[in-house]
Formats: sequence, C-alpha cells, structure tokens
Amino acid sequence: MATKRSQSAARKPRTDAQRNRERVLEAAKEAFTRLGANASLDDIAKQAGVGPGTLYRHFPTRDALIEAVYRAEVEKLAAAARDFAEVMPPLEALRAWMLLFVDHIAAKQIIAPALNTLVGGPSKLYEGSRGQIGGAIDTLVKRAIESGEIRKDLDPFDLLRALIGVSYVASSPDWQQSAKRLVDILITGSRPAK
Amino acid sequence: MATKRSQSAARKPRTDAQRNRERVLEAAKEAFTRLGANASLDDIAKQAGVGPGTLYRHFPTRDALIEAVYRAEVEKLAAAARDFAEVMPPLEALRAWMLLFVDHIAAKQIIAPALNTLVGGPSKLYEGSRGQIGGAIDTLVKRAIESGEIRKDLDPFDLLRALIGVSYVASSPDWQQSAKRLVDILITGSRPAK
DNA sequence: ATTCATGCGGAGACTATCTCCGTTTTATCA
DNA sequence: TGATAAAACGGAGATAGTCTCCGCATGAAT
Repeated sequence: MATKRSQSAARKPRTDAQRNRERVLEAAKEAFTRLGANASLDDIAKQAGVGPGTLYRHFPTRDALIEAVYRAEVEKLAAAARDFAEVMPPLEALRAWMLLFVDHIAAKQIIAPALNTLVGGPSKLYEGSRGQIGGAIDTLVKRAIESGEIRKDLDPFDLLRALIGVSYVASSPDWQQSAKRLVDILITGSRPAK
Repeated sequence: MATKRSQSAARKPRTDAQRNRERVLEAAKEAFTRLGANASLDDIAKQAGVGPGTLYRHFPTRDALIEAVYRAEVEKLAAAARDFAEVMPPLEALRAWMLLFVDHIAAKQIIAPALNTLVGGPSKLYEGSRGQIGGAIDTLVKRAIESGEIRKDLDPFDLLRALIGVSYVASSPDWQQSAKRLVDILITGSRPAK
C-alpha cells in the first residue's frame, strides 16, 4: 500500500485542463498576430471558449502568456543557430541567423514583447541570464571571433539588442528590407579593423 | 464697426487655458520620466491641478501629449545636427549626433514613444514625412556621403530606425555604453567598401 | 461507484480612459 | 464699469479591460 501511494504521488494532469491550455495558446497566437501584443485577454479567453478565470489560471500575466505562445519560435531560432554553425562558415552562419531573425519578425512568427520577456527585462540582463536567444548569438559570435572574422571586443549582446530594438519598429511596408540592410551594416561594422 | 469686428475675429487665447496647458506639460514630463510612457493620464491631470476633461481637451490622446512634451527635445536634437554640421567634419558630425541621441535617451530627456510618434507610425513612414529628426540624420548622412566617408547606398533612415529601436530596450544599467558601442559599429559598417 | 483534488465559469471588484453637460471664467466691446 | 458670448472648466459617470474568488463541475485514482 505505502509503495503504491509513493508511486502515484505525481498525479496525471487532467485532460480537460491540458486541452483548455492549448486552446488559449492557439487563440492568443491568432490574436497577437492580428491585433498585436495588446490584444484583450478577455477576448482571447472568449475565442478559446474558456472563462477569464481559466486563462489567468494557466497564464497569470500577459507576459507569461506571450512567453508561452512564442516559446516554440524562440526554440526554433535557438536551434537554427546550432544548425547554421554546423554547415556554414562562422561569419556566414552569423549573418544567416540574423537574417532569419528578421524574417521571423516580418512574418509575425515572433513579436517584440516576446523577445523582451526573454532578454529585455532589467533583472534578466542584470543577472546575465540571457536565455536561449542570447545563448544562440553568443555561440555564433564567439565562433566568428575565433575564426578571426569578427573583432575580438565585440559583445554579442550589443548585436542582439540592436536586433530586438528594430523589432519594436517593425511597422511599415519596407521594414524587412531596411532590417536586412541593417544586418549587413552590423556585420560589416563588426569586422576586425584592417 | 464692421472693420473693428473683422479685426477682432481672432480672439486672444485665455490666460487660464494657457497656464493649465503648461501645467499639464510639466506634470506629464515629470510623470513620464519617473514612471515611463504609460503613466496614468488621470494622475497627471491631478498632479497638474486640473480636471481630467481639461487634460483631454488640450491633448486628446496619449500620443498627442507625449509629442507635445518632447517637442522641444526633438527640436534640440534637430538643431544640434545643424550645429555639428557647421563645426565638424562630416563623419565626426554624424557620430557626435548619434552619440548625443543616445545621451538624451539615457538621461530620459526623450523616450521611445515620443520618437515613435514622429517617425514610427506607418502612415508617416509610408508617406515619406520624416519629421525633424529624420531631416537631421538625412542631412548629416548626405554630407558624409558627399565627402566620401559613408557608402553611397546608405539609407539614413536605416540608421535612424536602429537608433530608435535601441531606445525601446533602454532598460538596464549598461545600456548607455552598449548603445555607444553600437553607434561605433553602425558608423564603421556604413563606411565605403575598400 | 466513491472520493478527493483539480479545474471550471463568470459575476463583480478594481482601475484607467474618456465623455459630456451644467457651471465658471475670461476677452471683448460699448 | 457692466454686459455678453465664447472659451474653458471640473468631475461624475459611462465604458472597457484586467483580475479575483467562490460555489460548482469534472476527471484521476482506487
């Protein structure tokens, strides 16, 4: 008896709760895509077919919801860095990754506040906890520094901050082309002095 | 009689209204500095010693208030560009101006949404109405292009967008140094290819 | 089938934005 | 100086969104 109780201490999550959580995430993704990061949370709950209390129970704050909605995209970007590092020369890997970042923002596959929650909050920056995206660019830049293609004193986080910054002004038809030109400027400006 | 009436068609603004408007602007500047761009407008009205209706009458939207509060700072930055252009070589003038921009943000003499209202809105970008700040960087970059110090294909607005972007992530103790390093990267990356 | 813990919905508390109307105040003129 | 008319006022309350909490419902485990 005692053995059985300790084995079943971790009770299986209820299937309705898991289903509701997924429905909220889907509704939120659609709402953020269409209306931006400030879409009404009550409206999202309605679209998901759940009550407001249910939404808040699963995601206590707007930031928590945003983070959850975009976690998969963040992981994709982080994984892409590893993939690029395996098949491309260091500088080209860094460039390709930064351009992929821009494409994700243009396609609204990720939005500025989702990046902010990962890297922009004062406590996170201050503590040096840089999350997966921070780790991704760190690795790519370090690799390019070692290959001699990027100046030794470049702080990868400076580049990341520039990228996240431009995601906040992603509000015009020509934004994507402008952001890609900026990636080129940043890469060129990060080369070693001759 | 008819002559006198046509001369007095434009009635002088009331002194109490002008005074109240100034009080709202002062209270708003202080609140935005202390609490950020989302400070409560009702609280700002209270601090100014006016009713909520009065605040909205003078400034119908939060953006309108922000624009009015920071108009003088925007004009200062625009004027600084002209001043720098008169006393410095083209590339150094551009660099100095971008660093001044960073200093203004660090000192909270201007805030991201104030810049957004001037240059970030889709209609404004789309229409090519670029405001005073846009004009300022336009002039500085064009001058540096003519002197051969900046690549001919650089769009000044790409640099401006990068600057405004980093103003959105101005939330950590080391932000200012990071932004200054970024200015260096942007300038270096904008040089002509050799 | 029963038990118990998890999870639910949504009314209503709370807060900020914003409107609007009766009242007050100021500029102008005679 | 007093009268007039327009400008400007204040703030109660309408509106909308965030968020809580409690009685009820549901699902996992036995």
